[in-house]
Amino acid sequence: MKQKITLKHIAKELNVSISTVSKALKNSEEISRDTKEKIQAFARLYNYKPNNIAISLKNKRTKNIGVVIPDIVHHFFTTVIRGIEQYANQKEYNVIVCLSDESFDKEVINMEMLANGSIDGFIMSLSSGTQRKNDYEHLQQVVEQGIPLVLFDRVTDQIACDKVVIDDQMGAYKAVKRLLSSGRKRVGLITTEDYLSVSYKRNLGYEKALAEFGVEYQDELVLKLPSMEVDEQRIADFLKNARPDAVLSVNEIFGITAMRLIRDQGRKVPNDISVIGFTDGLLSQYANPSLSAIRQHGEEMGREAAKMLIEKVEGLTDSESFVTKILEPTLIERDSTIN
Amino acid sequence: MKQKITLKHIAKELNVSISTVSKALKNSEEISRDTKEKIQAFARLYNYKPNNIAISLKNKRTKNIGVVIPDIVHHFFTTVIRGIEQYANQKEYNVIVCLSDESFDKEVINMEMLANGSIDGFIMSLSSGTQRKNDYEHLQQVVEQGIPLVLFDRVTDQIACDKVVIDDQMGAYKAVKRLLSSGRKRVGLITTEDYLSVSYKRNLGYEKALAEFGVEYQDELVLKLPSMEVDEQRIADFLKNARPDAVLSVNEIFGITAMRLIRDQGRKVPNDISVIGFTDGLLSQYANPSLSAIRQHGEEMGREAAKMLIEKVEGLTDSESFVTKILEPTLIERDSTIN
DNA sequence: TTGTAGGCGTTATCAA
DNA sequence: TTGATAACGCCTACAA
Repeated sequence: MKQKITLKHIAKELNVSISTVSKALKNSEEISRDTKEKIQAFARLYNYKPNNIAISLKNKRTKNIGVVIPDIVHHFFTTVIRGIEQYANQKEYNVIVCLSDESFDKEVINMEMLANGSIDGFIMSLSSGTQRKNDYEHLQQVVEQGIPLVLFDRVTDQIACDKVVIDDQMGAYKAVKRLLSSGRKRVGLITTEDYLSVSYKRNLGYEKALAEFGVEYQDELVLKLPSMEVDEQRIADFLKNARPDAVLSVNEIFGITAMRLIRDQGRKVPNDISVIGFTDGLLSQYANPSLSAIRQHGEEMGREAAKMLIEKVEGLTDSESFVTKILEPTLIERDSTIN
Repeated sequence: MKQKITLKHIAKELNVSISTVSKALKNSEEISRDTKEKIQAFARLYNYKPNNIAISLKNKRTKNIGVVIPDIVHHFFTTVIRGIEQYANQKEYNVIVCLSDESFDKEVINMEMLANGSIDGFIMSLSSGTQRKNDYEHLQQVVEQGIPLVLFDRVTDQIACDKVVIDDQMGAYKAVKRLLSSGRKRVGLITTEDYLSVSYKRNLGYEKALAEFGVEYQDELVLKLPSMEVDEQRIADFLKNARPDAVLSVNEIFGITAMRLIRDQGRKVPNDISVIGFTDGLLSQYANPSLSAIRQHGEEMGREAAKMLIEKVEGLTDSESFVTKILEPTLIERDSTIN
């Protein structure tokens, strides 16, 4: 077993001092050509690579980014991670992924672990537990310690930090406007309760579009589920009782489920009911009929978050001033809507 | 901004030595009750937490696991990560995720970065680039350096290390047997070329089941695509020309796509053609009709891999002997197959 | 041109 | 009971 070699080994082997080796490997002018060549050759031969941990300790910089997300088995978060990785890798950062599992406690524990030197900064999206509890003390701590933080998608304005979001209100607005423009009269909304920041904003967009078209808001056309769990019974009842002729769903699973239940109830998508869903993941693309969707641009969001974070980490950006980058959602028209 | 506090700060503040502080915080018997209480109170007040990096350097143990996978926007890998996280978190390990993007070069670069002290061990699934190139030098290096390695799903027998796989051959066998038992005569296979270890084994299972039922293997009933990209045209041609009455697909996207094309060609699933797909992700569940699938037990695979790795890392397991854990795939019956 | 020494934050050994 | 010292691996200011 070839043990990893250190400066010390090389120094002893070649009868020079550690600092000479260090300098030689950095091609320092101070060291004679002969010595450098000898040392570099030896290092190459034994495949010397500096120890990241030692360098981190010395530099107080780990080149690691901590990413804390609620769930990884979720297309949107997964695309965000991909975006983060893209940018981070190119800047030679590694990504440590932690899952909060939608739980406040896990979010806190994970962040505390990482905050003790393991990472240079955080990129995160709040767990539903945290948003429900409305307690951001752990984020505040991190910020006060001077650890850069970028929040994405599920954010809070109670913390001053950089943020990247899509304009959720605009997304919902676009969708509902599109539905009303195509002649739909009873546009339903399947969403979650308001504590989730994104749901709240999407609900606003829904209302705004209705208002703009002079359509009165009707409670019975809005189904607010307590969580992101699919509750088929409630969705089925909603469809039957409220009799919408169009539905906007706050995520694609609700949308797909609604489409199936609509068919079960003997109505047709898109002829009888149009459906649009947030998120635009694989399900929307491959559904039958394919689901028109609000695309959230996860990869771009991830790249943007990583960029903002790394700029803060490397001090390229004023550490006291924060920006919120708002990406514009796109409406992707597929087969679940009529013109 | 509250800077992170160190032993040194505490020592200076309380006029004791660093080592006294260190011991006091570990509740050492050596230190007097008074001193301990004073120091502990102070530490609590200033929320002292030891620096992970310093501890890593000292202990030569990072409590980080490196996970290298081909792609993260992929339900199966994502469930594996979740399984890894579950086990790792509970053992207080963090997970560093790197994406090889199906590229040999990226895989090598990522591993080299992490191997320089950032992690205690690797869990990985080979990129298609690596399997195509059939070059495992980088894995060999890691192993020779004494870094524990666990391979999952896409593995190679050219490297001696722990492995976790599902029995891919068995999975395909089960599926094809099921199709033949229900009276199907022309069972097609949509797969990728053999360089992908899992495809190869699934192809074997397909052949085995045919043989067992005395059905002759026919080239025209097997479509081997060059990569995991969906090539609709080739799939459509295949369906039209080979006229299978059942299809097994090596992943769910091929399966879903086939179902749609079948319908476009005026045939019905499952009445005219049964379809079974590997992977069992969201698409299979929510497809219409829902897709019968071979479940790969990603989460369990992840937990198992993490367990094996951490046991090696912590020396609970002989570092010279390796096991391959084979999980049994499950056939999930849904609406795309008849009885 | 090369080497010494100190420090990053922690722990462990040994001395006081 | 407390403290000094060395060590983990690396870097760098300064001395030789």
